[in-house]
Amino acid sequence: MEHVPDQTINRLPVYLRCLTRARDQGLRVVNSLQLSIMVGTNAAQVRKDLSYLGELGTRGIGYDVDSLMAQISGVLGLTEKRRVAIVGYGRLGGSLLGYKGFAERGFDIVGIFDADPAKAGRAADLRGSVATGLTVRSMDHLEDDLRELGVDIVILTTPAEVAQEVAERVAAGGVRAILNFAPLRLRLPDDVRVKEVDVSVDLQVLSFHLG
Amino acid sequence: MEHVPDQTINRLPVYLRCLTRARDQGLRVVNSLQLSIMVGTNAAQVRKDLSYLGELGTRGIGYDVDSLMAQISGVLGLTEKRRVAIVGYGRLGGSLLGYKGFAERGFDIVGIFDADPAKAGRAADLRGSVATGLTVRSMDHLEDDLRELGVDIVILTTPAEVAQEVAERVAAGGVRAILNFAPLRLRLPDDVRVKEVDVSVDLQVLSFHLG
DNA sequence: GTGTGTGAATTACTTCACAGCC
DNA sequence: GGCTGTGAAGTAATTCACACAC
Repeated sequence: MEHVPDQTINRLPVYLRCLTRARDQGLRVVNSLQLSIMVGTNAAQVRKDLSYLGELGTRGIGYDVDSLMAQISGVLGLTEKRRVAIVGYGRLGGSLLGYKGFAERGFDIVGIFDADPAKAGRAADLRGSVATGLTVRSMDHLEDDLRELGVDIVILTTPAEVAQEVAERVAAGGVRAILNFAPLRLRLPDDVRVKEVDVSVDLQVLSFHLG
Repeated sequence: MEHVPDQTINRLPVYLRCLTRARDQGLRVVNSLQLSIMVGTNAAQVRKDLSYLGELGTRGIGYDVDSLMAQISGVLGLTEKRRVAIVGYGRLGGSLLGYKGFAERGFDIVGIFDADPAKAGRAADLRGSVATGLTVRSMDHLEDDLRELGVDIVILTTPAEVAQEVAERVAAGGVRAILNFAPLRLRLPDDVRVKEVDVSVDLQVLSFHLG
């Protein structure tokens, strides 16, 4: 596994999702064409992508679903659980906390932070849903708390105005990966990986294609 | 404006966002280097991107902020308001409804749909916030309602199990662009543009880079 | 025969570097 | 002098096409 292209990395989680569905449907083996239809590309792309991870298939047969899933999970670092904190507990933070897909994919929400003193100290419950067992923390000791909790990834959902400042504190807390929902580009040291999520950007791209 | 690369299109909304901030700071003119720092690329990239839209700058000077914003808005089709409907009014749908960034960028939420009879007919209010003036519609007449409302883009936030079926009805309602939050790939006719948003995919990509 | 793995060919995107205009 | 616009050069990603393993 010399060097895997970025675009291939972006597709690996999608392969994983499709493989999960294939397995749930009772499939034990898939070939590149079947997979390509599920993910919406072509067979050559699938074979090339997977070949970066090693010789995972069997010629004349295809790919064993279980072992392929294990391989991809390994490459993505999902074999051990990742520790995630949500920083900014507004509507969006709350809706992310309630998303079941995280736990299923090995992401454990281990901390929730909000600067609002009215929220801090209260239990972070999903209304009408199971209690999470988590308490919303104030941001007074954000750096120390993140370090103590051993957080790998922060989901940042603060207002844009404070996002840069908070992100710097997150980085100071030893966190090296941030999923940023605040609509601005964070300026952080190169060793901190940032991925931007902005629904309005996606809408604008769709708008372009409408002509 | 012959053919604009996809990647350039993806960056246009980001330029727009940075230009808005620049203008709010009182800047009337920016050059490619300044812009590149704001968006996090390099000056050559900025010039190349913008050159696809026409000769928008002035040599020796830079780009006029206002007219550049107008140009990009035009290309993205944001000069007239886009009509958006949210289909699936759960936690996520509700949190998207409350996002101020939509209206600011010319996206009007004109309809909200949910299959749950307990929600249908009730006002779609943001708890403790301004009323939206919208009523949650049942999905009984989804196709007709979408057509009647003149919806350009649907934000799909239904559970994965029904997403494909609902998406087909959305397409049948004449909608040609879907922002899909359900974690599966929709199979739709080629004339319907789909953009996937999946936070767990983004987390998995970050997880890879953690090593 | 069937379907993978992969060099080679193609296509797409980015960066360079400089002519041209203000 | 300063900065854009753009061909040309350089990289990266995708697709082709076929040898090879089962």
